[in-house]
Amino acid sequence: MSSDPSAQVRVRFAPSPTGALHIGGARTALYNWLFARGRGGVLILRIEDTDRQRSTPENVEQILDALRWLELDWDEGPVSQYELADRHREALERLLDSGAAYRDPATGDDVAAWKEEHGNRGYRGQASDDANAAVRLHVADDGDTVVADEIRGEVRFPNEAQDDFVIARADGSVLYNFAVAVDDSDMGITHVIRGDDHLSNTPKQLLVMEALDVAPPRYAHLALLHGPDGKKLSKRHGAASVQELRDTGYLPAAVRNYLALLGWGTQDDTTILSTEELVERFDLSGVTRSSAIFDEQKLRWLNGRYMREMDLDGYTEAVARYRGREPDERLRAACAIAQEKAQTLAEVWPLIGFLFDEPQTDEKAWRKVMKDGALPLLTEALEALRGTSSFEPEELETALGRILAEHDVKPGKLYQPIRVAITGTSVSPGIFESLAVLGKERSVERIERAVERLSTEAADGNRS
RNA sequence: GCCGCUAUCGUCUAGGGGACUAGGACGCCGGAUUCUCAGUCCGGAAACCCGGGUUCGAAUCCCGGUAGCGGUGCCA
Repeated sequence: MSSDPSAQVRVRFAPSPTGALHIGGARTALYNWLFARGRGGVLILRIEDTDRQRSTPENVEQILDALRWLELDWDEGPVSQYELADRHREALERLLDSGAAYRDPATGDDVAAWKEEHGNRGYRGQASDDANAAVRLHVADDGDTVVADEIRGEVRFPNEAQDDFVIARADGSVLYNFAVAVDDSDMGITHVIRGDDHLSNTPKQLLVMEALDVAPPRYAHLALLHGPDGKKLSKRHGAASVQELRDTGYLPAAVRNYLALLGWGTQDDTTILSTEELVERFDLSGVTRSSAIFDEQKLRWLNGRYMREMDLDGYTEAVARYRGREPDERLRAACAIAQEKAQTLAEVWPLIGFLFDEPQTDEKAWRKVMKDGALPLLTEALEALRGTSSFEPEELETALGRILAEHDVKPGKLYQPIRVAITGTSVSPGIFESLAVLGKERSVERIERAVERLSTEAADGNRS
């Protein structure tokens, strides 16, 4: 029986390949993965591709790609549901033979007309020997089909309201609810963890399994995820797909942590949970019943925490991979001074790009900073910098601090002009660290250029 | 229409008859640290959908309403 506690846990993630994997699907995959990994179970990846139009190899690859990036591995599969067609046909024949299912030539309009007549009850058709008719499953007129849901408790669906639903087309190809029931049974699935949109499908699958005389798995239906506007999540909600999350510069571990918390929580309400802790603590009993809204701001914050906690090598490698370059010593040094400041991988480069390429001067920043007194201070700084021996942050602080003391000016009056001179912008890592990593030669060179431009501008200003 | 699910700060949530003056986190506001930005630290504003009922007592249990969502295809 499915309730045998000694039986090995077998779960499946069964996406239909309709495009990019959305975070809702990613969260379902994660929960299945956590559940399996926390119980020594098996995770099966099954591609629900019985709709041939929508199922392209590219779409399938996109899903596998997303799962790999999230570092969610599976133990069996990917299994193509389409390729299981023989099994489906076999099961269908059995039901036809036993009389549990029947051919019915009724069209959608016929069914609607029937319902009109019978006051919105579940449709009941007439068996026909028309070989070109679709196949429907007989549904009882009385009683309930109850889904014992791990998250929602017992949910009852009156059979009376359930149609004799179509399980196969005239050509013998089976429909979703039939294929799922057969596959879940064949694969020995013990727990079906999936989106809420399938809750109403579950009685149908249960009815199929009952007709097939196989034991059903346990079910756990997750409330759907929504966008910030409360509507069902879609493309226009920003980073709604896994690939977009990656492109935005989030870390897989942070995404896992965040996704885990969207619809699941611990009693002590812990926010930061490593993947190991997640595996250890995740349980269906902690899953929320209500739908959650995907809020990217919290993901950003969480991602920032993960970024700051990484060791320098890992950080450097992540930045390198994101930028498509090699993690060399210079990048490592650059990362060391920027790590505290970025929330996403995308935010790192704007902070350290000046160390690799000639900076583009932000004119707004220049105007704001290069005014009264900047020129003499910069000139003196240049002098001081030329006279340094080690060019280490400590030495630079001492040398430049002396200028501050002599002129009794606020640090910003000197440091901001230097910052704009060497980075082109008014935002960068610490000024001493920035100078040190840039190196004496290039620092001096860039400040020289700034002094030059400033002198010219001053001369022009006097003339007018 | 019919069937079903859901309802605590803006968001994620804790709490499941008295411990609730409803806790935490993100975000927001204010302050501190100050070379910018970020970070960090401190403080603040901010919620039990509505109406009945049960009870000495309800965010918590029950009923009704409302709202949102899902299903209702020879889609998955």
